[in-house]
Amino acid sequence: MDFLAGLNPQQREAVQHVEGPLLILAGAGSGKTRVITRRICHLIRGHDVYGPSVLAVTFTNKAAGEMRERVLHLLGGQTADAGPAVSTFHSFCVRLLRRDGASLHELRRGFTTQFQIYDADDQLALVKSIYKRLGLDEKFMQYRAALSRISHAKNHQQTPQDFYKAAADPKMARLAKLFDDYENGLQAANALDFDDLLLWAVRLLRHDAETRELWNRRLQFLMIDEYQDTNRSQYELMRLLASPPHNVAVVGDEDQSIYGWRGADINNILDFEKDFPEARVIRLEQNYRSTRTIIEAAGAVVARNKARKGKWLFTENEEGSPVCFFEAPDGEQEAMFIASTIEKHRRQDPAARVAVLYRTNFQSRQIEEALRRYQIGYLVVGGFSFYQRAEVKDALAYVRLLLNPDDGVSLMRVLNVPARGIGKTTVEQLESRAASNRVSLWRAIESACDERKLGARAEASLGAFRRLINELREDLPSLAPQEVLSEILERTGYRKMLESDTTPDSETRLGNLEELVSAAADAHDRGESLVDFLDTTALVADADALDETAPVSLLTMHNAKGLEFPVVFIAGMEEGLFPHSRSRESEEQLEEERRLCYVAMTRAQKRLYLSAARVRRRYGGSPPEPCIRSRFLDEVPSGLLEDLHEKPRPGSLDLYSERASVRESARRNTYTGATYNSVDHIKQFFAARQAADVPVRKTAPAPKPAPSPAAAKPKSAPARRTGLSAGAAVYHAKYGRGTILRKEGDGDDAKLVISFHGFGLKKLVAKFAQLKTES
DNA sequence: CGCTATTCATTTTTT
DNA sequence: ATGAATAGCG
Repeated sequence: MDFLAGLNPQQREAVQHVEGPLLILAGAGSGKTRVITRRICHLIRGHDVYGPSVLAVTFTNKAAGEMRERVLHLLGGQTADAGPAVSTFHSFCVRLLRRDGASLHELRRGFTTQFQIYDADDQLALVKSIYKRLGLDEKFMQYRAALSRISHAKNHQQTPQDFYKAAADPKMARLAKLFDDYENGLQAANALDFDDLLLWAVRLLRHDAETRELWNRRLQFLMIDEYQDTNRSQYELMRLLASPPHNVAVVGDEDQSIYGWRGADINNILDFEKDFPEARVIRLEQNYRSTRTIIEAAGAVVARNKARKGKWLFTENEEGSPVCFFEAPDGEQEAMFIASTIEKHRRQDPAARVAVLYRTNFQSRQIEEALRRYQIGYLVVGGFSFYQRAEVKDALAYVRLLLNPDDGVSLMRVLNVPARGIGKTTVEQLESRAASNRVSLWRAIESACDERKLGARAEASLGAFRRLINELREDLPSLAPQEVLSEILERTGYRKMLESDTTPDSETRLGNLEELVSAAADAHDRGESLVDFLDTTALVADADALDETAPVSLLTMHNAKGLEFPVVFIAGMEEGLFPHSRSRESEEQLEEERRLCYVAMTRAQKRLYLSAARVRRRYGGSPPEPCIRSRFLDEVPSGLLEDLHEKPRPGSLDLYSERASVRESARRNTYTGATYNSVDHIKQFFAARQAADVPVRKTAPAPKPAPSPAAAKPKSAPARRTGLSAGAAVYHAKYGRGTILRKEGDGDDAKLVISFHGFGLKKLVAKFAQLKTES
């Protein structure tokens, strides 16, 4: 196999580079993924490099999985064992810490390699509990703001002590205390947050020479993708891993740096040549993705930025259609424009994938609504992931509690779920007991019970809870991950709680738990331990849920990084929304917004639509406010932009006037395709996960256990076609007679919106509702 | 204690 | 419009 076939001279040069530092400045769509995969193959085949001594770092798990597969495919037939290591920074660090992190207990009290990972939810819960203890509320500072201050500090190697010293006013002093308590809270629970994963990996490699040397021997070649979005910790990790002769290749594009707000330092890429004066620099400036019009339009926008190396992307692709701009009267009609135009494209070319990009997640609602009216199936990437659902997090919190009873956040989460009579007063007593004895909440429960310091009722419920957890803990070693979960769901009464719940979505939640159990079983089959499984659940990214085959995807511009679509819409081109109002204060932030605009525009291969609304309401019922069109629109050369509103060209489709008639019929229509949160969708999500990152394990894969009943996959019963469609009269055991108004979803998991006489509207899952049709 | 009804404030982007 | 925090009732 010739790994150089079909490459241009610059790409070829990059692929053939072997020793020493390499900086690849790769413009959008210039084939960098291709270059990375080919270079890995070239090293392995052409230079007899041992596969696992190559580490490639990507931005998402999904990208990692795809890259690994492509390499293995290109190498053809070679076993997966000899393939390169490909992962995200975060999963690499988790692996490193779990394998070799034991010595960190010398630096961090209570650290063991069984540490837990606190995700955003857990961090929030921790901060809330600290607020409560310190008698603070959100008027002091919003939880999220406090967390982002803490994260920023950690990314810049600042400690609570630095904060105390620098505190000029009482507010800063309190923030320092908050930060201090937050760090102590993590330490007490032996938990690491996302920032810590990187930070402590760096500390480990600094502190433990043996481990560092081990990894330096093991890793001969390092490649880092999206280098423009690395932060300080990631940079230091690179320095520690890339020992002389510095076989490190970084790939990036300063024009696509969009994560400055979370600590990414654009100087990492700008200064690479200073860090490694011997570095070879290769520019990939030919774009193979987009039409010339799109490239020129996007290039003109980003050219307004001052902080850049100045690279000019060119393409030999066809000129293509103009970039279209549509200004709708309001947000709803903007969404309807998008939906109707998508429909038009899908009629012309059903295979063309479409993406709708927006700045903020909340914008998806209106667009979803419009797509449903047009009966266009779609996929929302991001917003909420499967693993963030309350019931899934509850179940996982039990698991974590079993692994580590001192994990206060997990304990608080499940202490009274399902309700077992442990109320506010009891919890407060326990909290103050824990605080004054300087022990974890779990120890406080133990001592309070043993010393009989509680009322009879509280003592009974706490005692029962304590016994339950201890029993489950004893069983833990003998159970496979999926069995642990089923035991928890049974013995804590969690499943029962949902089964006796009559609200419509309790069925969905039960279904989600089934999926969770079967995901654990799949993980077990792949040889993963319970801890591996927890890691996976903590490290899945929104973007990992992306499905290439989805005809229409809705996602933020940030999540669109690295992706491409034939047809792209960018919604909400308004000042305050994009560029976002919070970014208007400084020139740097504005430039980052502009880069985001560049990223978004260059996702498009053939057609690019920009849209805005003349008025938009901030919240649900607030009055519509007038909008000013985004400055970025005016930065697109007018010759490349076609304004659909003002001059519907004779001969070209008049999108605006047709919209009104389609809209009328769309109003009556209901959505019947897949919804983003349907069971089908979650299955797809897991199917996609299979291909992604599989953590390295120390032990051999456990033998596949006899399938336990609880681990059996939910069987898909044949869809019932019993005339359950809009307009049908039905009978429900509890609510009596009703009429079906709408049907959402299809087959097994269809949801019905039914108007019951005397009960109003109810949303029920068809397969569980036990409806009888009335003739 | 647990549930429901109400008020209230809330929208950047995320590994 | 939606969700989270709180008050007030059973």
